[in-house]
Amino acid sequence: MLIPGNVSLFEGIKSDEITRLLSCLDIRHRSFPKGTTIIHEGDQVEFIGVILIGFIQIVRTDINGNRMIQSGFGSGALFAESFVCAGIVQSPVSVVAVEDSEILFIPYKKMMHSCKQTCSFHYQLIENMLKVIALKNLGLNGKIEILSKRTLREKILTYLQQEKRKNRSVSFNIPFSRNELADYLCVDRSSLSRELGFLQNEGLISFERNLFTLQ
Amino acid sequence: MLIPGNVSLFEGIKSDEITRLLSCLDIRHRSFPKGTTIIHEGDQVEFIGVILIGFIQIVRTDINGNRMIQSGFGSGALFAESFVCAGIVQSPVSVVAVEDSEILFIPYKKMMHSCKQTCSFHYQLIENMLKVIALKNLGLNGKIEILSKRTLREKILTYLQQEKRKNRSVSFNIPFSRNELADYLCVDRSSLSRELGFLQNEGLISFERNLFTLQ
DNA sequence: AATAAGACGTTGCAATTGCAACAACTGGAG
DNA sequence: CTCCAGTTGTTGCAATTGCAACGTCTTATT
Repeated sequence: MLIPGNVSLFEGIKSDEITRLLSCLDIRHRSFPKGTTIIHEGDQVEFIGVILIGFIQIVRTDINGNRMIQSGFGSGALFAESFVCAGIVQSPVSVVAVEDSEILFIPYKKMMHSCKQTCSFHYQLIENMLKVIALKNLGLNGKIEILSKRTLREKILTYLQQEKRKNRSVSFNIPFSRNELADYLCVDRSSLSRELGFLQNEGLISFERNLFTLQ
Repeated sequence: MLIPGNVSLFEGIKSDEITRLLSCLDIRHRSFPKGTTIIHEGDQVEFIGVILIGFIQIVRTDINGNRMIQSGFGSGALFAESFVCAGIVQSPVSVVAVEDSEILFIPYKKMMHSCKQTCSFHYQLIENMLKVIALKNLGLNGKIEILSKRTLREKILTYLQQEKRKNRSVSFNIPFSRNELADYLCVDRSSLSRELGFLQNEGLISFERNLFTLQ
């Protein structure tokens, strides 16, 4: 099994240490073919998932029975860490592999409690976990900042300002198609196109395809 | 200095252990009169704040210079933990005391690194920290679920369903005035009142003051 | 009791937005 | 090259929503 280099949970831990970590913490490895469910809503979950290869979606069923895609993650990302770390044993969401995926399962209790004296990198692991969750937190805050805006115009501008700040440049490529951007901003695609046009006409922004410029 | 019992960061740690913890981790204690700023935007921050007494607000200045209240926290809650744990040294927000407040400052590095062999409760502290951040995460996800809805009606129903689930009862009191609820849902107060009226006329919900019923 | 302040509901109106349908353009497969 | 599917922009229309203004009710204070 090969651990890709983009797993932020393992950042700062050397690859031979990771090997030791895997056995020390009783970390399991499983493959999931495209379309299979990794976690069912309501399952008792006591491990954190690490995506080595593939892509997964977090799916939630609301009261009316509508299935809603909450988010998606690819190689290097974690899932299930929020509710496992929060001490919620029954999963509030389902996790589905939308591509053939390779997943690592880290038992939460072992991660937090075992290996106290021996492994120095164990601290690193916990610190990384904290960092990953904190970063997700900040990301969620950013999204809430966008969705809090009452007009489409403000939503767009807030999003573009965030991207501008991230990219440290007045010009930047956005990682979304128009459809995806509309989904991300939770607005209608055609309304998004219309408002983008207005903004460009008024000279507030300019764009061509996915390259945006915001002074 | 008295540590209130509702600090979830100290849950499971006995009060005499907390006393040791305070000195062991070099935790500082300060008072802030109403109206004073605890953290200025851009400050270098390397500690996590614990609110013992009082109430604070997280304030952000957007690109247009508008001050926006991002959230507020009272006794027992943490602040600054997200960006400190994420490794972001410059605070992206200001923190203001809106009441006379007593604050504890926990140095992040000491919390994560010192005291390895001696204090058993040190692990508890880190685990609690993880739990607090993970819980905030889930809260943010819940809010995003609401704000993702495109119509006011769906926002209201999603919010009420969340409250219903939390309270495990079809009838429950909401912790907001109408004004506050409108702010929380990011909609206009009068539009909220109007839509609540429609929902009640259609028999989908019923309410009186802050007591709501949702079958 | 009188007054004031705040919370909540109501309503007319204008602006925004979602929805639907269609047109222009792009890129890839055959 | 042609066809086809997917992406993006455009526009008319209806519905939703924000905004502003006002009335009622409650509560606290003097």
